This record gives sequence, structure tokens and C-alpha cells, in this order.
Amino acid sequence: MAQSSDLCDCRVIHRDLVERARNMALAPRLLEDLSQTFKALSDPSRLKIIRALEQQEMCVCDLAALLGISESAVSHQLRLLRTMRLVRNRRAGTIFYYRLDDDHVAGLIRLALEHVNEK
Amino acid sequence: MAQSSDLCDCRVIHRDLVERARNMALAPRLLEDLSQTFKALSDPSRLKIIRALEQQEMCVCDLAALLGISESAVSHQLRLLRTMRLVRNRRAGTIFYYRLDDDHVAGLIRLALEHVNEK
DNA sequence: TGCATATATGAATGTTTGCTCATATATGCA
DNA sequence: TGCATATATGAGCAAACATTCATATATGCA
Repeated sequence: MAQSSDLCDCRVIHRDLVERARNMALAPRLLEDLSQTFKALSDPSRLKIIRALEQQEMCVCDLAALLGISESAVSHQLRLLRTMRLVRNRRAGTIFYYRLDDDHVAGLIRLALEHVNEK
Repeated sequence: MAQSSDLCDCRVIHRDLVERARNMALAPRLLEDLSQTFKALSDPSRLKIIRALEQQEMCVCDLAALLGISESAVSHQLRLLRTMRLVRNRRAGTIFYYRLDDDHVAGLIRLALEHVNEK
């Protein structure tokens, strides 16, 4: 393992800053989860789904009608959102109703909207 | 324009819910900006950069040393982050120091970390 | 002015992603 | 049990992406 030997590169201007940042770096696993979470929010179709579920439970075929894409496509996206624990579902017969998993999701959308609107 | 004629599809189970969600949908432009913002946060390299800049200003070559990737790659990523107004820079001679653009960025990271940690 | 340094930009490339189509599963009801 | 409905899953493909390499720009200094 390159300990901090890779800091010996002459192109590093501020070693102390680099070292400090390195010490406070997130664990690789955490970093990966974080990026996957943001990635799940980075697609317009998935954002539309989340916005809709902020207001009400909806089933797969309703979401497909809302977005104007196939139910298969919606199902694929919902699986991804479920994997990231952004949405969850409940079964009612053959129908699955989806809703947001927790409050963080809506919070993230709200904060990002604030950022975008502040031009 | 398909008014609400596209709601006549027989696969729509709950027309009222679909209609309500449609009425509250985000403007296409806003939706696109939102997804681009999250996309900017969805890459591990860019997240490392942002985490580092949460603590201190840093220049391009320091960030390259920290991440272990080329300065060119860092520069490309910084341009993307600048475009999304997530970071900004100041010039000091030939060196550019980067920092976070506003408080929303750190807030988004904090919220997403809460979500990820709540297993 | 001319050279060195620090960063930016463009083209090229291997990888990832979102959708479609076809097929599988699982529940409800006759 | 057998068929219809609602959703899930897998393979395949075009588009988008992150990095590298080569080159361009711009500041500082001799």
C-alpha cells in the first residue's frame, strides 16, 4: 500500500491541506452508498416518480400513465429506488402501491430545488 | 397537444390520482436542472472533491493528488461542478482555488448521509 | 518578449445507463 | 385447477459518461 508516499509527488502544492482532507475522507463503502443515492435521484423519470409519491401512493400502471413510458420501464426504475430505500411498496391483491420510504427523500428534493431556484 | 386524452388508456386504474400528480408536476426545465444537480453529486470523484472543499479551499493539483487521478480529470469534474453552481473558484496568480458555492451543497450531503446511515 | 507553471479544453474510448421487447412470477377468481 | 391481471425480471441496444492523452490558454517572471 502506498502509505502517504504518494504525497511525495512534486506537483502537490499544499501537503498539509491534502493530508487533512485525506484524514477526513469518508469510508469507501459510505462514499459508494452516497453516490448511489444521488445517482438514483439523477434521472428525470425517477424524479417524476418521487414527486408524484410525495403527494400520494400510486401503483405501477398509474405511474406509467403519468410518465408516458412503459410499465416495464417504471418497474425497473422502482426496483432501483427500492434498492436505495427511497421508496417502499405494499401489496393489495395483484396491485403494488408505492410510497416514499422516509422523510429524507422529500428533504433532499426540497433542498435541491432551493439550490436550483436560487439563480 | 394531447390534452388529457392520453388518460383514456384503459390501463390507468386511478385516473384522479394520475390527474392530480400531473397537475403538480414540475416544469420540464426545472426537472432537468434538478436531475443535473443530483447527477453532479452522483460520482465518487466529485463527492470526494466536495467533501474536501467542505473543509477548506483547495487548488486543482492538490485535489488531483488527494483523489489519485490526473489534474485533467479533476479539471473536467470541476467544470461540471462549476456549471451546476456547486463550487466556485478564485484566482491567485496561476493557481485556482476552489470552494463550495453555497450552503445547499453541504446540506444535501448531510441529508443524504443521514439517509444512508439509517439502515 | 519568451519561457515555465497551472489549469482548461477537445477528441477518443471503454463503461454505465434507461429503455424496449420477451418472458416469468404471483395473486384473484371462475 | 386454469385463466386473467399486475408486476417483475433478463437480454439487448443506443445514448450518456468518466477518464486519458494531446493540445491550448493564461499568468508570472526573467
